[in-house]
Amino acid sequence: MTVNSTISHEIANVLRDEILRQQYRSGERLPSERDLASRFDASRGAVREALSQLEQLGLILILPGGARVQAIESARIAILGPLMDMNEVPDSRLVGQFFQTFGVLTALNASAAIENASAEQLDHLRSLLDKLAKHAGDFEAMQPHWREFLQTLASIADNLVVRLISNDLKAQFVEQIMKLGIKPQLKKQDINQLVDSLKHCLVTRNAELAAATLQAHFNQVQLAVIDAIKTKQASYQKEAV
Amino acid sequence: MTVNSTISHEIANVLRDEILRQQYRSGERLPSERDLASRFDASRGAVREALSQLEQLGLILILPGGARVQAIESARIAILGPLMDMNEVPDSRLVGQFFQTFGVLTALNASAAIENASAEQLDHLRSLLDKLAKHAGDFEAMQPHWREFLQTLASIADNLVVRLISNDLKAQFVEQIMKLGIKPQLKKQDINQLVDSLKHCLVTRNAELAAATLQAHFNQVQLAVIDAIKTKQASYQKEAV
DNA sequence: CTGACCAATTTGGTCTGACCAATATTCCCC
DNA sequence: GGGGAATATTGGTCAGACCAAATTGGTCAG
Repeated sequence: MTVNSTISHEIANVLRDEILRQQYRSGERLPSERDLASRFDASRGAVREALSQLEQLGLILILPGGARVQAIESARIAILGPLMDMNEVPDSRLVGQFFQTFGVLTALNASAAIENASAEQLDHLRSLLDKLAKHAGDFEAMQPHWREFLQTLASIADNLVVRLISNDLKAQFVEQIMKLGIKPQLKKQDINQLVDSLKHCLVTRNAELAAATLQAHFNQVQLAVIDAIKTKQASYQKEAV
Repeated sequence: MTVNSTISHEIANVLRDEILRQQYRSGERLPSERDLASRFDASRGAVREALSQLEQLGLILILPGGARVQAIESARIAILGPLMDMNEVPDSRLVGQFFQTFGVLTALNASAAIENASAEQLDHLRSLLDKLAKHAGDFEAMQPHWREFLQTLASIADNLVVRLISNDLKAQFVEQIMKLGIKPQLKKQDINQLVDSLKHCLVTRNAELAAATLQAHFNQVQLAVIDAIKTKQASYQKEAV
């Protein structure tokens, strides 16, 4: 993400977190711009820019008379990152939902890709899978190839809606999870099986099976990540004692 | 959506559309804030607020030295609405992608809902389906019940990620499609079949089948809507002659 | 001619103080 | 107690100013 080194971004971040922590009731009025300006020891202009950003996030509604706080559920995806980043260990439930969602979107992409792909593109996908299989044992080494595969899939599927959603989701989650050094343990044999199955789907142009396979894989990843998070959480709690 | 009656919103809208129309190359520098201010005959503050919004949309990157235009593919979902609204008739391909995506997300919701639901909740869902069935013939009359059903499904599934995405998507598409008065033609018997199948899934708690059923339904809707759009497009072209 | 370096200019970031119109609030009168 | 007018508050906008960082352009050495 951008460095957000400006005052207005900082103000926006603080207010965003306060709203996400439910420090304001939904519908409640935010302090006036002038009050906020004096609180943050900033100019009204800076505060207004910050509020403008929060409005884009769907967190507040600015109207003459005062800015009103909105329910989190009506916000934009972009709040997921900060929401997850609020505790030192991310909420495993949220992470699980992320992987599930990412899974169905990827499955949709794969399905469309297989249906649309040219013979060369299928070949290319297959070669990417081969590369992937070489690193089946090492999660980190596999990562870039996995990403390339998914990206190629996406570019063939050419679904702008899914692409934008995925961008957002990735921006919100992947970065955070990586930052925390969470490394899901995936069995080598599972990866190999996944690759084999996908290759088979490519050959037979079986879009449906590919979708199901990927979705199942993401379910595995989900469980592995949640597991890794719980471990991390336990270690934090031990530290706290 | 909000009324966007402010100057800064107007500026943001104009610039957004210009960027979406590819009037700037990706990476190109936007005119300076001072230039934009004089162009729109507004103050620099208003322009800065507008740019701040565009930055939140992922359309530009503001940094000392100048604001740079980003590729559309790296923007946020919130641009889909304006993107679709740019031509008098929406791009049927985009609309198709929307329904596909919305379909898999709804399917995911349904699957989770059926797995988590209490007996009362299942009953409630069933009663909603009954109400739905009563209006199977009339698309418009069915709409509110359909929405209530989906909403209940979502609240039971309680998946924040899907919820936020759906919010965004709905905000982008549903409004536009309704505004255009596009009414997909759905066969009464298809609706009845859908309802029956879903009820069966509720009884047997068959999450997988429910997901598949819903996804299939959305595919039908997708085709119907695209059909309606093409009809509208044809009428527009006739008008133009 | 090329490339490195330095100065002038441009640009974003921020502040101050001001005015308007619309909304909230308060107070007074019925 | 209720209704309506006067007042205070709030967001929207503007103008003008200063700073630091980035861009630009020119100069000069190689």
